[in-house]
Amino acid sequence: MKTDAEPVKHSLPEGVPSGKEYYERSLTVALLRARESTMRRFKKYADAHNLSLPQWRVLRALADGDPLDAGTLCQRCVILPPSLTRILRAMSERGLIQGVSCQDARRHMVTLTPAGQALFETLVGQSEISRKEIDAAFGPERMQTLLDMLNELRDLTEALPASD
Amino acid sequence: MKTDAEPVKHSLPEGVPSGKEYYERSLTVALLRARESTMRRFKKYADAHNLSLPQWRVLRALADGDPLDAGTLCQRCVILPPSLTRILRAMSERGLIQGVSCQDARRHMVTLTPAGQALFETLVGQSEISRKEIDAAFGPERMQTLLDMLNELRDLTEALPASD
DNA sequence: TATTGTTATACTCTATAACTATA
DNA sequence: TATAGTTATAGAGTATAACAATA
Repeated sequence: MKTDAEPVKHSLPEGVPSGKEYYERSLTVALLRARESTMRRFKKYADAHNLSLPQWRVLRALADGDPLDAGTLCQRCVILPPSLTRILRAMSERGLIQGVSCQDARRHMVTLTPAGQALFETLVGQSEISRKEIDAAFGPERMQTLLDMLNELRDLTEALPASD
Repeated sequence: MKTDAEPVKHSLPEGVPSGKEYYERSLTVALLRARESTMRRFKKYADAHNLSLPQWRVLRALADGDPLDAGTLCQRCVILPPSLTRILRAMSERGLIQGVSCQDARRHMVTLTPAGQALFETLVGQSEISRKEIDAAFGPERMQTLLDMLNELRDLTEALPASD
């Protein structure tokens, strides 16, 4: 059962631009939509290797060989602890990562195995064309500026006093 | 049972910056992390009104009173059709949106009810302090530039030829 | 026959709290 | 007592295919 009604024009709060303009002025929405449109071009590479996007982030975060603990991975990869536990187990069972002994036995440190490193390099290689395509279309210098702004916005927002 | 190993330094592919530098050069990761850190500051307002983030996006997309069809909402709000069906049903049951009759009976057009419009205005008002806080910290002019770049990146990436 | 949206289904992630082990 | 992570559990989103209704 559908309730129908004629469209009614509402008014936005003072100073808020209307329609598409208002919606596109939302920072969080703009970030989400930009990520969706760019990520769409890369997802197929991860799919082809049966890697979820969170798993790919973990692979990349570990790519230079420095072991990281679970807490750091949670933060850098934007994954909640319970999800990371599952993801690390799955990646470990696939032989992509391995545990690393650590002074503090509470910490779960992991690093890539050679197989994990090889998969990372394969994925980076395969996705390079798509990356360059976007880079060229947007302009390499502006892309650089955009990346710097995004990272600065993140650092700066995390440094703001807690708002609760 | 945990398999431990000593850390092994791997080498990144040619021309790829190492460690945190490499990871922070990933556009999609930077977009995700920037969204996470900014969204965290707004989520509590949506939570307080029992609105999920996708529901809030739908509310905002409809905020100027122009009725939209399901397909447009899916695209603008980055929600897949099966999820949107559920979301629209829930919002309709809460009295936040209502159906609008349409020439093409295949299209599911919706608009905000007065209650939905009122909730939108309440949320915008409550979150304004957090928005201004981030805006001031980052710099209003740079924020404007960032928003323009994000929207342009999205339009431009969507206009690129299909890559499959 | 193509398009729009819903339903069905399985999987993954989100989110919170409770629990374990270590410091 | 505080910290790091895991487990438990419920809920929501993701994703694909199959279906229904309309154009």
